[in-house]
Amino acid sequence: MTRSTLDRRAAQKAERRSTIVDAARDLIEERGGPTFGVDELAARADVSRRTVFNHFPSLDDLFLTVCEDALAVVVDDFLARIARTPLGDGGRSAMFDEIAAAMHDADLPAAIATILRILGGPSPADERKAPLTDAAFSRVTERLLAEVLRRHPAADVLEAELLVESLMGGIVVISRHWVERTGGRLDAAARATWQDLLARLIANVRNGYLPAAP
Amino acid sequence: MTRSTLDRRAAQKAERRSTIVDAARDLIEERGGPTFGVDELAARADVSRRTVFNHFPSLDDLFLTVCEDALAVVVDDFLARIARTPLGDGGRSAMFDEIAAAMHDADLPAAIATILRILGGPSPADERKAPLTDAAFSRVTERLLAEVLRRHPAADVLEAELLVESLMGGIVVISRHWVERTGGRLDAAARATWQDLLARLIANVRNGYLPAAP
DNA sequence: TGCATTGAGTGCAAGGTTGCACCTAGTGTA
DNA sequence: TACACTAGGTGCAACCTTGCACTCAATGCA
Repeated sequence: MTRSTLDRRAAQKAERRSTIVDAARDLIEERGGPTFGVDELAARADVSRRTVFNHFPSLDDLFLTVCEDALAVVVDDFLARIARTPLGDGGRSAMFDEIAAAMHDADLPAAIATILRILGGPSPADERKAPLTDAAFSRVTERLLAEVLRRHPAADVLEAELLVESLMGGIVVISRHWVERTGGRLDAAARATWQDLLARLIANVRNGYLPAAP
Repeated sequence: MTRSTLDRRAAQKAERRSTIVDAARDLIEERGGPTFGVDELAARADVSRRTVFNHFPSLDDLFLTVCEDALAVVVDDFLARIARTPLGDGGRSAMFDEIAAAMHDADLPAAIATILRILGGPSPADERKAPLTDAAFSRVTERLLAEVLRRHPAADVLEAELLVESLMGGIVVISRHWVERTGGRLDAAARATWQDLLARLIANVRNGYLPAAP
């Protein structure tokens, strides 16, 4: 009754893949950034150098995966916060309120700092890795949208997409500003800066998305 | 500086092999004997049924390997006892004495009981497995001979072989008798029976191998 | 006796991993 | 500028594992 039908190959391949990802994460933690080569990574993962490229078309893809894995815990927390709030009526205001509240509560600065650590600091020498940040946030956006639609099956899909895109796109924008200003620090001042930026974002989106308060 | 040159393939293959052996040992422990099929073993080892036969030409070979692994600890103890005794002059008497002493001290009944458990009890239904017992003892003989020759580089090789063969062959003989009489028990009475048989063996070999005492 | 069933063992093709040779772009240096 | 060197990435053949279909011998049963 083991997973005989479910192809043991798939499980083993996934295990190899996560072995590589784990090794990369560990090395990043130790070095404070992705400052290592394929050979070193392969040796750490006890895997052939060739196998690394069999699983990931490039190192950037691997780093992106590490990013997403590291972000996953924060995203899970973020979505859990939304899930814990009572269900609204599926209207614009209900969806907006629950997302905004979760954004206030979730430790997004920590998540962003994680990305920065992975991608090499607030002022990375090579800008090639900027798209990775976008890609990481893009996955978060997808998950958030899915959660919102799950919670509000009757909601207008287009409106939900616009809302989530606006908010998450804004998060990317204010993340960059926040990194510029604070360097990704996690002290009280930096967190205050984040709250300021977040407040401006939410106010902006509310103004454009929700009807003006009477 | 990892084992890059030493072919990672060999290491991985060895690991797979020991995974299978471990699974077999565990199953034997649980069932009290090798009362399981290839499919169950493969599932337990999380390995393809085909892979089992890629590593072992038959289940008997696998059982033999489990035997040897289980025996290894006792054999190590046995050889360690010999190694701890002071080096003699390399003559017949010196070699005989140190082996005989180790045989007295080592817990051979436990080793034999282990084999019995693995091979299915003192009165196995199928006699096909009898050769496995001989094979297991044969490996022990090889190791003992190597150890003796290592300790006595100047010894006559033929005489050392004859001595070890005689003693170990005798061990096989009295093991069978011991199992017949005691069923492989490990209580005081059974151990006394073992000591009786062993004394007769050693006396026999001494009479034939060493010159009569003056 | 005839027949179905079970379990050991094999042949084979498909797919994953590995080592090696190789290509290429970027970088340091004379 | 020319050259060497490093490091990411690819092509390829060899090897290992796996699932599947198959054979064969033993056992159980009508």
